[in-house]
Amino acid sequence: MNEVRVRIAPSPSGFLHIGTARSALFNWLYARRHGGKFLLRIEDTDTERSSKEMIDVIFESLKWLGLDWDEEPVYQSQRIDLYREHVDRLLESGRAYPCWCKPEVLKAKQQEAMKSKQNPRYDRTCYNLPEDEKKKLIDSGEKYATRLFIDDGATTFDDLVVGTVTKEHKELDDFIIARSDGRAVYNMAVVVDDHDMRISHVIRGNDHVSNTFKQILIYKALDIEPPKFAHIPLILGKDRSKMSKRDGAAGVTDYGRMGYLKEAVVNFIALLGWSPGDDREVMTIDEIIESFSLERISTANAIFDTEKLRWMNGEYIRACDNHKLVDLIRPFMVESGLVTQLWINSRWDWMMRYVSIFKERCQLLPEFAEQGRFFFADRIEFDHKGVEKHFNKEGVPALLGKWIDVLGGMEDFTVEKLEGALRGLAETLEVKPAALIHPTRLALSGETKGPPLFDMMELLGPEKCLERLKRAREFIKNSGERA
RNA sequence: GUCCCCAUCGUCUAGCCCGGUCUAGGACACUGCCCUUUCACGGCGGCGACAGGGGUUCGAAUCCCCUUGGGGACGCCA
Repeated sequence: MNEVRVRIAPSPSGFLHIGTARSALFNWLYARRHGGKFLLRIEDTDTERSSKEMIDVIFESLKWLGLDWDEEPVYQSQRIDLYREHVDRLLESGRAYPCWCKPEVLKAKQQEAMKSKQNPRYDRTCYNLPEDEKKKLIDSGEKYATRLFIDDGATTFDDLVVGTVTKEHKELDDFIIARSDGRAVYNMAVVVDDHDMRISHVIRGNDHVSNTFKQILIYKALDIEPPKFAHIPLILGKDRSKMSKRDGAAGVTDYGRMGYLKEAVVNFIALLGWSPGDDREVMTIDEIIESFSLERISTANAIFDTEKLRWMNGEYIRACDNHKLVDLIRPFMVESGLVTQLWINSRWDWMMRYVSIFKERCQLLPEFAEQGRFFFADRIEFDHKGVEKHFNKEGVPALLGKWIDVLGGMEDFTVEKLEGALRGLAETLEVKPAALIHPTRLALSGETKGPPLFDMMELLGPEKCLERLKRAREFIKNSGERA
């Protein structure tokens, strides 16, 4: 079997679309699975719309996902001449011919055809021109587009995912392979590149099958062997049409910014249209590589379900080790304004404990900042319902007073000691531990929910705990007097 | 409009190629109970699908046809 060489060929539009990312992933997986090469080709022939920055975004996105490529990227903008040579070859062999038709005229004919419910096809006006007239036009230097001559018949290919697909040539056109300025058109360039790069398998979105027929026709005209094709189902947005910016995030880096882990994103998109064949879902990249195969790619399009991505992200957060997690949440902590980069660096151990008490209730990285806000706030607001439930009850201030006394005399402010102290106090006062726990939680965090109380207290430290408890006691007394 | 492709729970999917083991399995979401100081995590349950109609067959989610529904492509864009 020949070497597996696959590629991803994004056009630099300023971001790497999630659909392109998945195509890249499937190509990469295929290459890694079969010990082949994963290549990168930048389709930047549209020079006005592409720039260095946009290309860098593609590199960054691919790197972020962990999809490393094996050879120097190929830039289409640098291969214009190569394409032209092939167009000329086609022209010389008579497989393609010049067309001097004006775009306006073409458009008019198209409209007319549509009106009479005909499939709009080029009528070969220029192909049928008398030889001497063609010669005159060429000699005059009049600009012309180049069309591929399509004869009768049909084109069929065996897609590795979809199966056998056929297109009658009468549905096709003598389509243009080079513009009147001489530059080759997309389908032409792709064929030349894929052949030149010795691509063995073209794995791409299902929206390309119509291009595939055209490309195969070009391969034939050029007398070269086409690669194998595998068209993967599309990723649809909530509205069931091709995913776009309106569906939240279009670029993969957006997901990073929103607080998704790359492992989760990769795992999730791998499962869109592919499955290992058993019940595994949360899988390491090595496991995915090992079980990956084109045969197991489904034929039906898939809707991008953000809910499930969030769940999976939570799974990855929980499985993530604390040190790495601190590193990951750092930008979000800083962005929230809670702490500085420096602060985190100097209190790394504390941060490790911090993430450990929040990791099982966060699905997205920014939630570490949101949920733990009270740790850093100078003054906390008490949740209204919580005040009703836990503060405005007989004897709460007195209870808190006793608790404050106990805490004030504590030497080791540890989870075990704290728990022992609280339960001990509850017993002597003949109340349920919960009667102390709930008001304390509210006093310390302003919330009725959150991490285990004693973990919170230990992390918060004695000064803050005491201070907040006292403030809560005052708060209750004051609101009681007002009432 | 023309052509191509697709069709299992709301969503992602297993099963389909090689019909019986499918009273259709898993996951997300929703939901009940348990664990528990709250929330969450976790555990155990529940809800929930073979688009419809014809064939073929002793037997069809699985094979064939039609209908319906969905998506995509129809540029001198990529």
